[in-house]
Amino acid sequence: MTQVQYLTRSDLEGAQQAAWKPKPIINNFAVDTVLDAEAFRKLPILVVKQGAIGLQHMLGDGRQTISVIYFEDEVLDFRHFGKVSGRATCLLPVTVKLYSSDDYDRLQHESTQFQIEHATKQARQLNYASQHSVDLARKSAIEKLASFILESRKRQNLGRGLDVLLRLRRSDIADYMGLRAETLSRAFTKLKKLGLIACDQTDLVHISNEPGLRQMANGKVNWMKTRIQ
Amino acid sequence: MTQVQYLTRSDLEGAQQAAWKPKPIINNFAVDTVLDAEAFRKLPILVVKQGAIGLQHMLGDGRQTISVIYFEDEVLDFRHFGKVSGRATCLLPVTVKLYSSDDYDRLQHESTQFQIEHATKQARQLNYASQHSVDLARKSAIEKLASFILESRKRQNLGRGLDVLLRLRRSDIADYMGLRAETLSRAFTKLKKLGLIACDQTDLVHISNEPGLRQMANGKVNWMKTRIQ
DNA sequence: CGAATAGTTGAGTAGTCTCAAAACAGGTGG
DNA sequence: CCACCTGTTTTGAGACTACTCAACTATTCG
Repeated sequence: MTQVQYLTRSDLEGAQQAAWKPKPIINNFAVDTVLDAEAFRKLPILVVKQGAIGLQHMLGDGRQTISVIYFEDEVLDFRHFGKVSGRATCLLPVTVKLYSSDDYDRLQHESTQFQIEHATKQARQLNYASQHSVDLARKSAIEKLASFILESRKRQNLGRGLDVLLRLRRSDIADYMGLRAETLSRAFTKLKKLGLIACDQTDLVHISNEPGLRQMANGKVNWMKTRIQ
Repeated sequence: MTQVQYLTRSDLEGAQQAAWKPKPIINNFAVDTVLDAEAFRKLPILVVKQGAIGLQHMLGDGRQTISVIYFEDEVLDFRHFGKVSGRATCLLPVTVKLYSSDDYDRLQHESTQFQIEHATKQARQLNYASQHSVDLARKSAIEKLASFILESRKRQNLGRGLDVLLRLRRSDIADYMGLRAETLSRAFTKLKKLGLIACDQTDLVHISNEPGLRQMANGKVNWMKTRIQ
């Protein structure tokens, strides 16, 4: 009796799952497009499929910051956005999948697999934010840049690859790392002169000395004493 | 007699809920206790009931940072902690409720109310982290302190109250705001001289000029020109 | 080609860090 | 009660980093 019930219920659930599936709504946005929360009231959940979306903030006198960046496969949920959360801006040409609140909740509810993945992504996002706070808090410009290069590699799933595409503009990287573009530029030349990285193009960075770069990022190198002239 | 009463009450609660309810395990920790993830393998979810837990990070040469602080009613989930996530340290005497992975998941699964609350808390945590990045990125010491005071008020649910208990030690506040304790101290005296705050004790800050403090926090005041001597 | 945007380089300044010492608070024991 | 200790906060003077503003180079695009 209980067995029959169990099987039947299970079958029904399976049938329901298979029968229902939200058709993903795909959208593209050009660089510098501002994604207004109001415009996404009906489809407030964005899953980035290509490109990058950044949360831009501006202080009263014009100082700019990018607090969080959403890269591929990361989820931006407009439902939980307060007024202080800044504005979402496309830092690259962006492709997103859009979900309505109901659809996304239903996906989560019907598939534990999906729910687990979502929870993991949420937690990862908080980890990135936490690490980013560490980068911003007490690191020097050159250490910040080293950290950024390594973070970029990690978030692009490049594994142990030594060639990292930065993709973002210098000014956006600077905003993200809490620096001025000029200071960032100087940090690039310093890393190059120290032989930790090499770059021919502006976009592509080759990591010449990975342990060195990692130590630099973690503040284990007193680079002042490794004199640069 | 007392036993009968207890059992009856317990049964009622059980019946009201979902016939199942995990007994919360409560624990206390002294200041500066380090909560090792390994020790919480069986009960990896901590809900802070009193005090504050901070994620401490240390750079190679000893520079310290606190990236995230968990205050009352916030959830620290050791399951999603990477190696880089720093160590969890009690910044105040702490009381926590502990949950096992199964219990917490079950609570979420059986009560949509609980699930919504959890999701909201997660999102709020990310918002705090995002705002914190903004504070760290480009703000001056005095602006950082103004931001911290307002953040403290907000997270203590003081509403429009003008008296804020900072509770944390100066050195922890400094670590959190990416400053040295000395610089923080100087920022305090500057805010006092500007008449934005007043404090008799070290712990208690009275906001004397709230709009002014808020403008300071948002970088709308060129406080250099409001000369301090 | 000229206009516009993006990135680099240079000189001077403002603000934070460093290190050292002094003031302050809280608890202990004589 | 005071002297003493430990730990925290404040104050001071000098060094150094990152910012500002300006000019310059490189690249893109009509």
